[in-house]
Amino acid sequence: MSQPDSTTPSLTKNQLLVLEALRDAGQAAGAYQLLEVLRDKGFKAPLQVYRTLNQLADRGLVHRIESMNAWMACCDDHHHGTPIFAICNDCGNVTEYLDHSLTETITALPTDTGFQPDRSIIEIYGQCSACVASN
Amino acid sequence: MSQPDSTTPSLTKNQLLVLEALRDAGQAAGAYQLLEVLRDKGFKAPLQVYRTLNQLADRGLVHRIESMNAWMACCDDHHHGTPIFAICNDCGNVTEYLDHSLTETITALPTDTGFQPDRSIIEIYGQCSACVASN
DNA sequence: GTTCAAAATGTTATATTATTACATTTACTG
DNA sequence: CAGTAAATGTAATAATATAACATTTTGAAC
Repeated sequence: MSQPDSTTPSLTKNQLLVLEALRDAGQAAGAYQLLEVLRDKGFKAPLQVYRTLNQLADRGLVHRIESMNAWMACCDDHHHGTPIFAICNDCGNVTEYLDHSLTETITALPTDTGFQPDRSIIEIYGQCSACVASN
Repeated sequence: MSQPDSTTPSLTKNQLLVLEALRDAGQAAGAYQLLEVLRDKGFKAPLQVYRTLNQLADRGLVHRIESMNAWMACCDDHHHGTPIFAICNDCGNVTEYLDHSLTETITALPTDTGFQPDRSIIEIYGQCSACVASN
């Protein structure tokens, strides 16, 4: 119960709490939204959430969705490569994809200008299949 | 002088002012940063800037850089296709690129899952050539 | 050129998101 | 078990963005 689960060794108490809250949300969630949930667990201030989210993001366990000011649990603990997010205009649901070759194409793009890419952000807006179906 | 320039017909007074301020900035700029500049021209409230930026963005004359909460004048008035931004970690300079085929690859990506892409956001962080050169 | 509707504008207040600063505690390393 | 780095707690505040409502301007239809 208070045992760290096998997929996330050596996470701190706060890191486990935030990660669990985000996974429970099942979707992208804002920091203040997470704070509300985590008040039960003793969280009192935004910074506790922001700090922990950044720690988890550094480890690759959560991603920040820049265009939503929201955060999402990684689909696949600690993958490499740039995650690609598909975001539904209608229901707001976010789905994470991974595509190595695309990632490389993108990061290679400005290289001939002398720009040295490091990490990239790809967020695609549109309509998810469920919302297409229900028009 | 008060004549609208030939590349931007039918822009309103505020739209011209904001676009000019952003072009003068020569770089991505925040809304409050623009507000400071535009106080001389009679702007008094953030909403005046935000509204106008959104109008200009709808016309494709400016782009919002999501990961920076900043805005930039379009490199090439009113192009089509997804702009790609290269952002320097060191100096913060932003460069806009256009790449149609890449845009199509990206938007095609989640299609097989039933997701219908609409617009996408691509922002690449790294080191610009100038900053690479000066280490 | 008057009327109507849509778009743009002005202004105040407020909501939302994120960080600074500093004190304290916990966890890891030698 | 001492020393250091990382994590944590807490309060205050900064930075970004929008809601609500009144007014004015613009452009098309008559």
